[in-house]
Amino acid sequence: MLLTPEQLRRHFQERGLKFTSQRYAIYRALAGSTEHPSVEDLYSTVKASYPTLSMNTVYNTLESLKEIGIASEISLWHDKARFDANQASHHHLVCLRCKKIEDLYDDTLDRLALSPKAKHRYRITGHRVEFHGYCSRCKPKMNKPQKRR
Amino acid sequence: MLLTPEQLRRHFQERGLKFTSQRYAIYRALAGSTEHPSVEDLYSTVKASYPTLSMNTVYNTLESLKEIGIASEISLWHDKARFDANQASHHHLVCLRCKKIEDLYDDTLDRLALSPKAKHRYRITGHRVEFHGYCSRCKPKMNKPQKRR
DNA sequence: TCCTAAATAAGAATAATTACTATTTACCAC
DNA sequence: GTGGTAAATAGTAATTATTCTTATTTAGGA
Ligand SMILES: [Mn+2]
Ligand SMILES: [Mn+2]
Ligand SMILES: [Zn+2]
Ligand SMILES: [Zn+2]
Repeated sequence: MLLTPEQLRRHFQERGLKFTSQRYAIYRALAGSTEHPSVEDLYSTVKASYPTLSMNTVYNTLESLKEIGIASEISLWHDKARFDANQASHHHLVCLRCKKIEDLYDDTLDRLALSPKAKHRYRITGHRVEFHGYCSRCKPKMNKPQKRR
Repeated sequence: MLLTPEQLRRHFQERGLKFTSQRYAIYRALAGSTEHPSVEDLYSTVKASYPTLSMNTVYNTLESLKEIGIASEISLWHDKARFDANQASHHHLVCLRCKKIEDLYDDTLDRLALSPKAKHRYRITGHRVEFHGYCSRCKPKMNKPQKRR
């Protein structure tokens, strides 16, 4: 499961990215955890063996790992909070580029439930489904990232 | 759909909260939009009619509206980014209090798809399902909010 | 071994959110 | 209606997460 340094090096080099020991250490910290760590978590962990590590390197490495496709960001919405007064049961269709959010009504999605075996772990209060993609305006520019608003 | 001032006043007073004209204006701005606005969006909109409005009041009002149950925050994860190196298709079980994230494997969830009518609006690249609730440690303290880490 | 572009580290800048405090106001009791 | 009081507001400062800037170091190719 955990990639060896040489395997990871290959991934980086295929994308024209350089392979560094910091990058491997950060990868190892992320892949070795089931905690879905934050940047700060990874920084603290890796800092122990790389005392001069900077936050910037962690952010930078995570971007690269995402690009390569061996890590992902769970939190689509960490940039700013978004609110909704529509309390009807519904879900969302989200544009990854312009952050537009459209409502999505679908009974099947409303009725999803946890499998019985998983159910007793948590006291569930709800669920959400988000479909991600590119809206009609953004489809043509999928690869040109948009600046912050 | 849009609550009248008197209806909204009732909601506030049932919870022992005071009803103010700012609060109604913010509610109106939120409920009158389909854009899933950010705090900044609401601030700008309402500021036009309340030139002395402060951000604080917008945050404060949104908290109250959430408490009352007539608005919700779409973005669970806006506080800080969280990462995952597990690229196997899976979903998440999230504790609303301690922010713990557990993996959830479920074929049914993996296979969700948009209804054909919705499908052509977006170029869909994926979807996620998040179940929310309280983990076993947090169940007993559901009402005692946790301080930031 | 050398060159060069990319990565790193350190720190500054920005953006979103939260905290603090003086003033104002909603609402309750009279 | 008037007054008292706790809560809400406005204005500002502080904090936190993220992004940017720049000088220095280094990976990887020639
Ligand atoms: Mn919605
Ligand atoms: Mn996961
Ligand atoms: Zn878009
Ligand atoms: Zn918990």
